[in-house]
Amino acid sequence: MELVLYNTLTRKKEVFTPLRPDEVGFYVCGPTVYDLAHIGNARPVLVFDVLYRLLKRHFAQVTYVRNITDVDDKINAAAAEKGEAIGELTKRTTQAFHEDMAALGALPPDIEPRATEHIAAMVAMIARLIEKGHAYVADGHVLFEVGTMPDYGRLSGKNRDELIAGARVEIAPYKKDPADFVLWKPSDPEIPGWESPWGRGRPGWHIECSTMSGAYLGETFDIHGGGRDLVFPHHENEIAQSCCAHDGKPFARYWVHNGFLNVNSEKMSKSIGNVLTVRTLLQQAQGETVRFAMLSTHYRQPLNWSDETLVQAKEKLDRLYTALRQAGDVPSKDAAIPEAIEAALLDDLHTPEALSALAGLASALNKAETEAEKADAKGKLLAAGAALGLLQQDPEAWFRWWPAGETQLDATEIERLIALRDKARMAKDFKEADRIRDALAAKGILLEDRGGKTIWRHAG
RNA sequence: GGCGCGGUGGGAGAGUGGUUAUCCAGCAGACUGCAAAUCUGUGUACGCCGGUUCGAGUCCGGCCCGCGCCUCCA
Repeated sequence: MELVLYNTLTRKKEVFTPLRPDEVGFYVCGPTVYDLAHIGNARPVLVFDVLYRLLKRHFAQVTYVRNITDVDDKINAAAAEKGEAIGELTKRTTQAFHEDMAALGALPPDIEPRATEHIAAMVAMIARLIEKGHAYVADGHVLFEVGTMPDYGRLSGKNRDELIAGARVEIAPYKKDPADFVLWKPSDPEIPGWESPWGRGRPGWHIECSTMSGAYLGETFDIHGGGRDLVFPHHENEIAQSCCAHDGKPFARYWVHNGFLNVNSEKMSKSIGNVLTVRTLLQQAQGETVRFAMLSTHYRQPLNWSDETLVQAKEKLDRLYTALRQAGDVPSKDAAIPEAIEAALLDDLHTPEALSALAGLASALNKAETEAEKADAKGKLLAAGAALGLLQQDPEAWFRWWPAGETQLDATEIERLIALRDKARMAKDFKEADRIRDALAAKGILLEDRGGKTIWRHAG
């Protein structure tokens, strides 16, 4: 089976072949650590987590690099606003990011470089660009001269004239050409800065990714991922910097971009006030539910997050875990990832189709009659879930999860009431039995009488 | 203005020429003391108008609507 990916560079699906056989280098633009991660930050992390897991299954050596941007004017602004030291803010935010992504079941990348640890390499790359005539110093800034790169605009499908015509932002007077972008800018004493041949300053936005991807994956590498909105200018400029610094050698070979996420059909933004942080969602639902919801739309499609999104994801996972729970005492037989699931994922990460196949596997498990059939079906469902980073927890734990802030009912108390109800049922006192069941239901505890045994779950 | 994306049944969301997507919700049945869960069956769809074709949600053209990007937002 071949992996097919939609390559933004060519605007079509292409069979993925790594530069070196069995070895894949994979770079994803990570977060700027100035605030808690919101669900828009979570989408690329989860999409590329699925890709990472898939690559690991098909290639012997995969190197996944995802950076942490810890120098940025938004960070400076947030620190000033909160009266917090910049180092504290980035440390705290990075840690929160790690916790949140772990809660969503995302594997950590192999390498997580920080921009501030690579300043020297950035300075070296900028110096090289100046030396090769692709950058110039003006008014304390170093700017990349877009006109020196004939191919500029290929990724985003833009040409310089259009860029200038559409420019919304005032053009800095020191630029030779309005499309030129900053590689290095001067820092006032109160904000972070590093010594450089052009004075104390800080890097522009794009140079860090060019530097860090090059440092860990080489000048030319396989896959570069990120959100759609990064295509221009960020990724376009990364290409310009890297190609020009590396004498025209190709940069990333496959560009993979995830679509945007809207909240109630609107763009998520602070001014609308509809920014949903991962942390908030984790109060309402398990990380796995958020993950499932996120994967239920194809990664290139826009994902509309509404009040229904989590509810529906929960219902679907309930069904899957119900099937596993009912086969709880059946040992699962080790199985390969079912063909339908893997084929869907290999086809440009078609997670909705994979999720649909998951539902089919759950039905098969529900319908299995013999122990052998059940063990087989259970093994397949678990293997399929693992491929997507789902279904790995104990079904009992899944059904006993409580949202934050809700008063938990003690498990032994629930068991005690169930025993009382059983006693009443035995005595055919159904009125009392139903009273107990209704009382529990009012507290969110749903009972199921299965095969002479009563089990419970929290409606969540 | 330029470039690009999308409009599928009550809801979510697949499907790129002919065959049930799937799941939730609804309805009916089986099971159950009654439920729940599960199983079985079932209704509702392809923005609009043309065209190509034996046949189009699926290809082509036009139109309407929504959305994204166009210098630092994933």
